Amino acid sequence: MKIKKPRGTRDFLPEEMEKRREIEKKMREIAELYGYREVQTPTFEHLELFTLKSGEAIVEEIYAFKDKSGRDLALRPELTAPVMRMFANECSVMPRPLRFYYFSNCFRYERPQKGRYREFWQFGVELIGSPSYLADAEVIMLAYDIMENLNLDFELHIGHVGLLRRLLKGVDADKASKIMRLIDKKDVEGLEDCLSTIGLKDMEDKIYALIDLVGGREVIEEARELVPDFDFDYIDKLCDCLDSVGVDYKLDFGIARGLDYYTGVVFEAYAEGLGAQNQICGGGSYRLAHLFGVDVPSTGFALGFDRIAEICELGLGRKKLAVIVSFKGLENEAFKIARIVRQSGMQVVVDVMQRSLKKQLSYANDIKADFAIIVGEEELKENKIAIKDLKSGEQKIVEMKGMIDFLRSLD
RNA sequence: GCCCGGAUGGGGUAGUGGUCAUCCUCUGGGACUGUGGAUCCCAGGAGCCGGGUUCGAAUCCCGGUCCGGGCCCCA
Repeated sequence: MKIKKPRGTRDFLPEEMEKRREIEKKMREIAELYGYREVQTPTFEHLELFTLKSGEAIVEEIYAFKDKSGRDLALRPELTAPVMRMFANECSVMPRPLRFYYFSNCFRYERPQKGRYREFWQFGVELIGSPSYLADAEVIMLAYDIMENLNLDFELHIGHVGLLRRLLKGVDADKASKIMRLIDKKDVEGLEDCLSTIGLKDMEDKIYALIDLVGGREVIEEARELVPDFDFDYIDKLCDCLDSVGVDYKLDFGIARGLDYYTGVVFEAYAEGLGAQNQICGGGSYRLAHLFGVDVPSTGFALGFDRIAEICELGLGRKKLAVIVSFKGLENEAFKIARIVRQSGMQVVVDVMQRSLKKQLSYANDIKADFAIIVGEEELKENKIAIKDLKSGEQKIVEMKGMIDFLRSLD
Protein backbone atom coordinates (compact mmCIF):
# COMPACT_ATOMS: atom_id res chain seq x y z
CA MET A 1 0.00 0.00 0.00
CA LYS A 2 1.19 3.43 -0.85
CA ILE A 3 1.85 6.00 1.80
CA LYS A 4 -0.04 9.22 1.47
CA LYS A 5 0.77 12.57 2.97
CA PRO A 6 -0.86 13.41 6.28
CA ARG A 7 -4.14 15.26 6.30
CA GLY A 8 -3.83 18.98 5.78
CA THR A 9 -0.26 18.86 4.44
CA ARG A 10 0.86 19.56 0.90
CA ASP A 11 3.59 18.65 -1.56
CA PHE A 12 4.96 21.47 -3.65
CA LEU A 13 6.09 20.71 -7.18
CA PRO A 14 8.85 22.77 -8.83
CA GLU A 15 6.51 25.19 -10.56
CA GLU A 16 4.71 26.07 -7.37
CA MET A 17 7.91 26.15 -5.38
CA GLU A 18 9.42 28.67 -7.78
CA LYS A 19 6.43 30.91 -7.34
CA ARG A 20 6.50 30.60 -3.57
CA ARG A 21 10.19 31.39 -3.43
CA GLU A 22 9.64 34.42 -5.63
CA ILE A 23 6.95 35.73 -3.30
CA GLU A 24 9.06 34.97 -0.26
CA LYS A 25 11.98 36.84 -1.82
CA LYS A 26 9.86 39.95 -2.34
CA MET A 27 8.64 39.85 1.26
CA ARG A 28 12.17 39.51 2.60
CA GLU A 29 13.51 42.26 0.40
CA ILE A 30 10.92 44.75 1.51
CA ALA A 31 11.19 43.89 5.20
CA GLU A 32 14.95 44.25 4.93
CA LEU A 33 14.58 47.63 3.23
CA TYR A 34 12.82 48.71 6.42
CA GLY A 35 15.75 47.47 8.49
CA TYR A 36 14.13 44.29 9.76
CA ARG A 37 16.40 41.30 10.25
CA GLU A 38 15.49 37.66 10.10
CA VAL A 39 15.15 35.47 13.15
CA GLN A 40 14.28 31.83 13.51
CA THR A 41 12.93 29.96 16.51
CA PRO A 42 12.53 26.21 17.08
CA THR A 43 9.90 24.24 15.23
CA PHE A 44 8.66 22.94 18.57
CA GLU A 45 8.47 24.64 21.94
CA HIS A 46 7.29 23.83 25.42
CA LEU A 47 3.55 23.51 25.32
CA GLU A 48 3.33 25.99 28.15
CA LEU A 49 4.53 28.81 25.91
CA PHE A 50 1.29 28.60 23.98
CA THR A 51 -1.09 27.86 26.84
CA LEU A 52 0.38 30.81 28.72
CA LYS A 53 -0.45 33.03 25.83
CA SER A 54 -3.79 31.65 24.75
CA GLY A 55 -5.19 29.49 27.52
CA GLU A 56 -5.52 25.75 28.06
CA ALA A 57 -8.24 25.40 25.47
CA ILE A 58 -5.84 25.78 22.57
CA VAL A 59 -4.24 22.44 23.35
CA GLU A 60 -7.11 20.98 21.37
CA GLU A 61 -6.04 22.90 18.31
CA ILE A 62 -2.33 22.32 18.26
CA TYR A 63 0.00 19.42 17.72
CA ALA A 64 0.97 18.68 21.30
CA PHE A 65 2.98 15.64 22.36
CA LYS A 66 5.27 14.24 25.00
CA ASP A 67 8.88 13.50 24.14
CA LYS A 68 10.72 10.45 25.41
CA SER A 69 11.52 12.15 28.68
CA GLY A 70 7.92 13.07 29.23
CA ARG A 71 8.26 16.78 28.44
CA ASP A 72 5.11 18.45 27.14
CA LEU A 73 5.96 19.94 23.78
CA ALA A 74 4.04 21.41 20.87
CA LEU A 75 4.69 22.22 17.22
CA ARG A 76 4.45 26.00 16.99
CA PRO A 77 0.96 27.13 15.97
CA GLU A 78 2.18 30.69 15.33
CA LEU A 79 5.30 32.75 15.72
CA THR A 80 4.56 35.77 17.87
CA ALA A 81 4.85 33.89 21.15
CA PRO A 82 8.11 32.13 20.20
CA VAL A 83 9.65 35.39 19.02
CA MET A 84 8.66 37.17 22.22
CA ARG A 85 10.02 34.25 24.22
CA MET A 86 13.28 34.59 22.35
CA PHE A 87 13.29 38.30 22.96
CA ALA A 88 12.77 37.83 26.69
CA ASN A 89 15.37 35.05 26.84
CA GLU A 90 18.20 36.68 24.98
CA CYS A 91 17.43 40.08 23.52
CA SER A 92 15.96 42.09 26.35
CA VAL A 93 19.01 44.31 26.77
CA MET A 94 19.59 45.00 23.11
CA PRO A 95 19.16 48.59 21.92
CA ARG A 96 15.52 49.31 21.23
CA PRO A 97 13.53 49.21 19.15
CA LEU A 98 14.25 45.78 17.72
CA ARG A 99 13.08 44.94 14.24
CA PHE A 100 12.66 41.23 13.51
CA TYR A 101 11.09 39.35 10.66
CA TYR A 102 10.43 35.65 10.24
CA PHE A 103 9.26 33.20 7.63
CA SER A 104 8.47 29.72 8.89
CA ASN A 105 6.02 26.90 8.85
CA CYS A 106 3.44 26.57 11.61
CA PHE A 107 1.12 23.73 12.58
CA ARG A 108 -2.45 23.62 13.76
CA TYR A 109 -4.74 20.67 14.33
CA GLU A 110 -7.82 21.93 12.55
CA ARG A 111 -10.23 20.80 9.89
CA PRO A 112 -8.53 21.67 6.59
CA GLN A 113 -10.37 23.65 3.96
CA LYS A 114 -9.59 26.14 1.25
CA GLY A 115 -6.78 28.39 2.44
CA ARG A 116 -6.44 26.46 5.68
CA TYR A 117 -3.94 23.69 6.16
CA ARG A 118 -2.45 21.82 9.09
CA GLU A 119 1.00 22.89 8.01
CA PHE A 120 1.11 26.44 6.74
CA TRP A 121 3.58 29.28 6.38
CA GLN A 122 3.61 32.68 7.98
CA PHE A 123 5.69 35.67 7.12
CA GLY A 124 5.64 38.26 9.85
CA VAL A 125 7.45 41.05 11.63
CA GLU A 126 7.68 42.24 15.22
CA LEU A 127 8.75 45.76 16.15
CA ILE A 128 9.66 45.57 19.79
CA GLY A 129 10.09 48.38 22.26
CA SER A 130 8.13 51.39 21.06
CA PRO A 131 4.84 52.54 22.55
CA SER A 132 4.40 55.27 19.93
CA TYR A 133 1.84 55.48 17.16
CA LEU A 134 4.87 55.73 14.90
CA ALA A 135 5.61 52.07 15.54
CA ASP A 136 2.09 51.13 14.45
CA ALA A 137 2.44 53.38 11.44
CA GLU A 138 5.69 51.78 10.35
CA VAL A 139 4.42 48.25 10.71
CA ILE A 140 1.20 48.98 8.85
CA MET A 141 3.17 50.74 6.13
CA LEU A 142 5.42 47.72 5.78
CA ALA A 143 2.53 45.28 5.53
CA TYR A 144 0.90 47.56 3.00
CA ASP A 145 4.09 47.84 0.95
CA ILE A 146 4.48 44.09 0.78
CA MET A 147 0.90 43.49 -0.31
CA GLU A 148 1.09 46.30 -2.85
CA ASN A 149 4.33 45.01 -4.26
CA LEU A 150 2.81 41.59 -4.76
CA ASN A 151 0.00 43.19 -6.76
CA LEU A 152 -2.60 41.84 -4.38
CA ASP A 153 -6.14 43.07 -4.53
CA PHE A 154 -6.77 43.69 -0.86
CA GLU A 155 -8.58 45.88 1.59
CA LEU A 156 -6.82 47.07 4.72
CA HIS A 157 -8.89 47.70 7.84
CA ILE A 158 -7.51 49.46 10.88
CA GLY A 159 -9.18 49.61 14.27
CA HIS A 160 -8.42 50.08 17.91
CA VAL A 161 -9.43 47.64 20.62
CA GLY A 162 -9.16 50.40 23.21
CA LEU A 163 -12.61 51.72 22.33
CA LEU A 164 -14.37 48.45 22.92
CA ARG A 165 -12.39 47.84 26.05
CA ARG A 166 -13.39 51.27 27.32
CA LEU A 167 -17.05 50.52 26.69
CA LEU A 168 -16.65 47.24 28.51
CA LYS A 169 -14.57 48.55 31.36
CA GLY A 170 -17.16 47.71 34.02
CA VAL A 171 -17.53 44.15 32.78
CA ASP A 172 -15.39 41.45 34.31
CA ALA A 173 -12.54 40.10 32.24
CA ASP A 174 -14.03 36.72 31.31
CA LYS A 175 -17.19 38.20 29.95
CA ALA A 176 -15.45 41.06 28.21
CA SER A 177 -13.20 38.58 26.52
CA LYS A 178 -16.17 36.55 25.38
CA ILE A 179 -17.87 39.62 24.01
CA MET A 180 -14.72 40.61 22.14
CA ARG A 181 -14.66 37.20 20.53
CA LEU A 182 -18.27 37.50 19.42
CA ILE A 183 -17.58 40.91 17.99
CA ASP A 184 -14.56 39.59 16.18
CA LYS A 185 -16.71 36.93 14.60
CA LYS A 186 -19.45 39.44 13.79
CA ASP A 187 -21.85 37.08 15.51
CA VAL A 188 -24.72 39.49 16.14
CA GLU A 189 -27.13 36.89 17.50
CA GLY A 190 -24.62 35.51 19.95
CA LEU A 191 -23.78 39.02 20.95
CA GLU A 192 -27.40 39.88 21.65
CA ASP A 193 -27.84 36.80 23.83
CA CYS A 194 -24.64 37.44 25.66
CA LEU A 195 -25.30 41.11 26.33
CA SER A 196 -28.82 40.55 27.57
CA THR A 197 -27.85 37.71 29.93
CA ILE A 198 -25.08 39.80 31.39
CA GLY A 199 -27.50 42.67 31.76
CA LEU A 200 -25.73 45.13 29.57
CA LYS A 201 -28.83 46.06 27.65
CA ASP A 202 -28.08 49.73 27.95
CA MET A 203 -24.73 49.26 26.31
CA GLU A 204 -25.99 47.27 23.36
CA ASP A 205 -26.78 50.18 21.11
CA LYS A 206 -23.41 51.70 21.65
CA ILE A 207 -21.61 48.49 20.88
CA TYR A 208 -23.64 47.86 17.77
CA ALA A 209 -23.09 51.39 16.58
CA LEU A 210 -19.39 51.15 17.23
CA ILE A 211 -18.80 47.89 15.42
CA ASP A 212 -20.72 49.18 12.43
CA LEU A 213 -18.34 52.09 12.10
CA VAL A 214 -16.38 51.39 8.96
CA GLY A 215 -15.13 54.07 6.62
CA GLY A 216 -12.84 57.04 6.21
CA ARG A 217 -11.61 59.41 8.88
CA GLU A 218 -15.06 60.86 9.35
CA VAL A 219 -15.99 57.82 11.45
CA ILE A 220 -13.66 59.08 14.16
CA GLU A 221 -16.12 61.86 14.88
CA GLU A 222 -18.96 59.41 15.21
CA ALA A 223 -16.88 57.22 17.47
CA ARG A 224 -16.05 60.22 19.62
CA GLU A 225 -19.73 60.69 20.32
CA LEU A 226 -20.14 57.08 21.32
CA VAL A 227 -17.08 56.92 23.54
CA PRO A 228 -16.46 60.51 24.63
CA ASP A 229 -13.95 59.68 27.33
CA PHE A 230 -11.58 57.92 24.92
CA ASP A 231 -8.47 59.73 23.75
CA PHE A 232 -8.63 59.75 19.96
CA ASP A 233 -5.42 61.68 19.62
CA TYR A 234 -3.41 58.49 19.00
CA ILE A 235 -5.65 57.35 16.16
CA ASP A 236 -5.68 60.83 14.68
CA LYS A 237 -1.94 61.02 14.56
CA LEU A 238 -1.66 57.53 13.13
CA CYS A 239 -4.12 58.42 10.38
CA ASP A 240 -2.24 61.64 9.62
CA CYS A 241 0.92 59.66 9.25
CA LEU A 242 -0.57 56.94 7.05
CA ASP A 243 -2.37 59.53 4.93
CA SER A 244 0.84 61.43 4.41
CA VAL A 245 2.58 58.40 2.91
CA GLY A 246 -0.38 57.36 0.82
CA VAL A 247 -1.46 54.17 2.59
CA ASP A 248 -5.00 53.32 1.59
CA TYR A 249 -7.12 51.96 4.44
CA LYS A 250 -10.48 51.94 6.11
CA LEU A 251 -11.09 52.59 9.76
CA ASP A 252 -13.03 49.72 11.25
CA PHE A 253 -13.83 49.78 14.93
CA GLY A 254 -15.41 46.36 14.70
CA ILE A 255 -12.03 44.62 14.55
CA ALA A 256 -11.57 42.93 17.89
CA ARG A 257 -9.06 40.22 17.02
CA GLY A 258 -10.47 37.91 19.66
CA LEU A 259 -7.34 37.88 21.71
CA ASP A 260 -6.79 39.36 25.05
CA TYR A 261 -3.26 40.55 24.56
CA TYR A 262 -3.92 43.14 21.88
CA THR A 263 -3.84 46.50 23.53
CA GLY A 264 -4.30 49.21 20.96
CA VAL A 265 -4.25 49.52 17.21
CA VAL A 266 -5.26 46.37 15.36
CA PHE A 267 -5.44 45.76 11.64
CA GLU A 268 -6.43 43.10 9.15
CA ALA A 269 -6.33 42.76 5.38
CA TYR A 270 -8.79 40.83 3.28
CA ALA A 271 -8.61 39.57 -0.29
CA GLU A 272 -11.08 38.08 -2.73
CA GLY A 273 -10.97 34.59 -4.16
CA LEU A 274 -10.23 32.65 -1.02
CA GLY A 275 -13.63 31.41 0.06
CA ALA A 276 -14.32 31.56 3.76
CA GLN A 277 -10.67 32.20 4.62
CA ASN A 278 -10.29 35.66 3.14
CA GLN A 279 -7.96 37.20 5.70
CA ILE A 280 -4.41 37.47 4.45
CA CYS A 281 -2.92 39.65 7.15
CA GLY A 282 -3.49 40.29 10.81
CA GLY A 283 -1.64 42.38 13.32
CA GLY A 284 -1.58 45.10 15.89
CA SER A 285 0.09 46.28 19.02
CA TYR A 286 0.22 43.99 21.99
CA ARG A 287 1.82 43.24 25.29
CA LEU A 288 3.03 39.71 25.57
CA ALA A 289 6.61 39.81 26.77
CA HIS A 290 5.45 40.31 30.36
CA LEU A 291 4.40 36.67 30.32
CA PHE A 292 8.09 35.90 30.11
CA GLY A 293 9.22 38.47 32.62
CA VAL A 294 9.88 41.54 30.50
CA ASP A 295 7.18 44.11 29.94
CA VAL A 296 7.64 45.86 26.66
CA PRO A 297 5.24 47.31 24.10
CA SER A 298 5.35 45.64 20.70
CA THR A 299 3.59 45.72 17.43
CA GLY A 300 3.65 43.33 14.52
CA PHE A 301 1.76 41.42 11.89
CA ALA A 302 1.67 38.06 10.21
CA LEU A 303 0.85 37.39 6.58
CA GLY A 304 -0.91 34.19 5.57
CA PHE A 305 1.70 33.09 3.07
CA ASP A 306 -0.24 30.20 1.55
CA ARG A 307 -3.32 32.28 0.98
CA ILE A 308 -1.25 34.98 -0.64
CA ALA A 309 0.52 32.43 -2.84
CA GLU A 310 -2.86 31.17 -3.93
CA ILE A 311 -4.09 34.50 -5.26
CA CYS A 312 -0.83 36.19 -6.21
CA GLU A 313 -0.06 36.59 -9.90
CA LEU A 314 3.64 37.04 -10.41
CA GLY A 315 5.57 36.98 -13.62
CA LEU A 316 8.57 34.77 -13.01
CA GLY A 317 11.93 35.79 -14.38
CA ARG A 318 13.48 32.51 -15.40
CA LYS A 319 17.09 31.85 -16.16
CA LYS A 320 18.04 30.49 -19.57
CA LEU A 321 18.27 26.74 -19.74
CA ALA A 322 20.62 24.83 -22.02
CA VAL A 323 20.70 21.10 -22.63
CA ILE A 324 23.91 19.38 -23.66
CA VAL A 325 23.16 16.79 -26.27
CA SER A 326 25.93 14.28 -26.80
CA PHE A 327 26.67 11.24 -28.89
CA LYS A 328 27.64 7.91 -27.48
CA GLY A 329 31.12 7.97 -26.08
CA LEU A 330 31.20 11.75 -25.62
CA GLU A 331 29.44 11.85 -22.26
CA ASN A 332 32.51 13.05 -20.43
CA GLU A 333 32.95 15.86 -22.94
CA ALA A 334 29.35 16.81 -22.31
CA PHE A 335 29.99 17.19 -18.58
CA LYS A 336 33.12 19.20 -19.28
CA ILE A 337 31.30 21.65 -21.51
CA ALA A 338 28.40 21.84 -19.07
CA ARG A 339 30.76 23.05 -16.35
CA ILE A 340 32.06 25.80 -18.59
CA VAL A 341 28.60 27.00 -19.53
CA ARG A 342 27.41 26.91 -15.91
CA GLN A 343 30.16 29.31 -14.99
CA SER A 344 28.38 31.89 -17.11
CA GLY A 345 25.32 31.55 -14.92
CA MET A 346 23.22 29.61 -17.37
CA GLN A 347 21.36 26.52 -16.19
CA VAL A 348 22.66 23.42 -17.90
CA VAL A 349 21.22 19.94 -18.06
CA VAL A 350 23.23 16.96 -19.26
CA ASP A 351 21.90 13.67 -20.57
CA VAL A 352 22.35 10.93 -17.99
CA MET A 353 20.37 8.20 -19.73
CA GLN A 354 22.61 7.56 -22.73
CA ARG A 355 19.72 8.01 -25.05
CA SER A 356 19.66 8.65 -28.75
CA LEU A 357 20.22 12.12 -30.11
CA LYS A 358 16.58 12.28 -31.04
CA LYS A 359 15.41 11.41 -27.56
CA GLN A 360 17.78 13.90 -26.05
CA LEU A 361 16.43 16.68 -28.21
CA SER A 362 12.90 15.60 -27.53
CA TYR A 363 13.61 15.76 -23.83
CA ALA A 364 15.16 19.20 -24.24
CA ASN A 365 11.96 20.28 -25.86
CA ASP A 366 9.82 18.75 -23.10
CA ILE A 367 11.63 20.58 -20.34
CA LYS A 368 11.38 23.83 -22.28
CA ALA A 369 15.09 24.38 -22.74
CA ASP A 370 16.20 27.47 -24.63
CA PHE A 371 19.21 25.95 -26.34
CA ALA A 372 20.66 22.59 -27.22
CA ILE A 373 24.42 22.42 -27.22
CA ILE A 374 25.33 19.49 -29.43
CA VAL A 375 28.58 17.69 -28.80
CA GLY A 376 29.62 15.72 -31.86
CA GLU A 377 32.80 14.05 -32.96
CA GLU A 378 33.18 16.00 -36.19
CA GLU A 379 32.85 19.39 -34.51
CA LEU A 380 35.01 18.38 -31.58
CA LYS A 381 37.89 17.56 -33.91
CA GLU A 382 37.96 21.18 -35.03
CA ASN A 383 37.40 22.43 -31.50
CA LYS A 384 33.92 23.58 -32.42
CA ILE A 385 30.45 22.99 -31.11
CA ALA A 386 26.92 23.08 -32.55
CA ILE A 387 24.40 25.30 -30.86
CA LYS A 388 20.74 25.06 -31.65
CA ASP A 389 18.21 27.68 -30.67
CA LEU A 390 15.22 25.56 -29.73
CA LYS A 391 12.74 28.37 -30.13
CA SER A 392 13.68 29.29 -33.70
CA GLY A 393 15.22 25.98 -34.72
CA GLU A 394 18.33 27.71 -36.06
CA GLN A 395 21.60 25.92 -35.60
CA LYS A 396 25.14 27.27 -35.87
CA ILE A 397 28.55 25.77 -35.47
CA VAL A 398 30.83 28.00 -33.43
CA GLU A 399 34.34 27.94 -32.01
CA MET A 400 34.43 26.43 -28.52
CA LYS A 401 36.10 29.58 -27.22
CA GLY A 402 33.34 31.83 -28.47
CA MET A 403 30.57 29.59 -27.18
CA ILE A 404 29.62 31.64 -24.14
CA ASP A 405 29.58 34.92 -26.04
CA PHE A 406 27.50 33.32 -28.74
CA LEU A 407 24.97 32.00 -26.24
CA ARG A 408 24.67 35.42 -24.68
CA SER A 409 24.20 37.06 -28.07
CA LEU A 410 21.21 34.79 -28.68
CA ASP A 411 19.19 36.56 -26.05
C1' G B 1 -15.71 17.88 16.64
C1' C B 2 -20.35 18.78 13.14
C1' C B 3 -23.06 19.09 8.13
C1' C B 4 -22.95 18.39 2.63
C1' G B 5 -20.49 16.35 -1.84
C1' G B 6 -16.67 13.32 -3.74
C1' A B 7 -12.64 9.14 -4.39
C1' U B 8 -11.31 4.29 -11.03
C1' G B 9 -3.44 3.87 -13.91
C1' G B 10 1.27 9.55 -12.42
C1' G B 11 -2.81 13.37 -14.36
C1' G B 12 -7.92 13.64 -16.59
C1' U B 13 -12.01 10.28 -17.48
C1' A B 14 -16.11 6.19 -19.31
C1' G B 15 -19.00 2.41 -17.71
C1' U B 16 -22.24 -1.84 -16.13
C1' G B 17 -24.39 -6.49 -9.94
C1' G B 18 -21.60 -11.05 -14.31
C1' U B 19 -15.09 -12.81 -19.30
C1' C B 20 -9.12 -10.17 -19.08
C1' A B 21 -12.33 -2.45 -16.76
C1' U B 22 -12.99 2.33 -21.51
C1' C B 23 -10.71 6.42 -23.70
C1' C B 24 -7.25 10.61 -23.54
C1' U B 25 -2.77 12.10 -21.59
C1' C B 26 1.71 10.41 -19.56
C1' U B 27 6.25 7.35 -19.10
C1' G B 28 9.74 3.87 -21.63
C1' G B 29 11.01 1.65 -26.33
C1' G B 30 10.59 1.41 -31.68
C1' A B 31 9.42 2.94 -36.95
C1' C B 32 13.83 6.92 -37.89
C1' U B 33 21.90 4.03 -36.00
C1' G B 34 24.27 12.79 -36.40
C1' U B 35 19.11 16.54 -35.01
C1' G B 36 13.18 18.33 -31.04
C1' G B 37 7.80 19.67 -31.45
C1' A B 38 3.98 15.68 -36.04
C1' U B 39 2.22 10.68 -37.08
C1' C B 40 1.97 5.45 -36.34
C1' C B 41 3.23 0.84 -33.58
C1' C B 42 4.56 -1.85 -28.99
C1' A B 43 4.99 -1.90 -23.74
C1' G B 44 3.86 -0.02 -18.59
C1' G B 45 0.39 1.45 -15.08
C1' A B 46 -5.92 1.86 -11.78
C1' G B 47 -11.67 1.01 -9.18
C1' C B 48 -9.12 4.62 -1.19
C1' C B 49 -9.20 1.00 3.10
C1' G B 50 -12.04 -2.54 6.12
C1' G B 51 -16.49 -5.12 6.79
C1' G B 52 -21.48 -6.68 5.05
C1' U B 53 -25.38 -8.27 1.26
C1' U B 54 -24.74 -11.74 -3.01
C1' C B 55 -23.34 -17.66 -6.49
C1' G B 56 -20.65 -13.16 -7.91
C1' A B 57 -19.30 -6.17 -5.71
C1' A B 58 -15.20 -1.30 -8.77
C1' U B 59 -20.84 -1.01 -8.90
C1' C B 60 -25.52 -1.86 -3.46
C1' C B 61 -25.16 -1.05 2.23
C1' C B 62 -22.24 0.30 6.77
C1' G B 63 -17.77 2.12 9.10
C1' G B 64 -13.06 4.46 8.48
C1' U B 65 -9.40 7.39 5.68
C1' C B 66 -8.37 11.27 2.43
C1' C B 67 -10.00 15.46 -0.78
C1' G B 68 -13.39 19.75 -1.79
C1' G B 69 -17.15 23.25 0.30
C1' G B 70 -19.40 25.17 4.77
C1' C B 71 -19.66 25.39 10.38
C1' C B 72 -16.82 25.35 15.10
C1' C B 73 -12.22 27.55 15.98
C1' C B 74 -8.84 31.01 14.17
C1' A B 75 -3.06 32.17 18.22
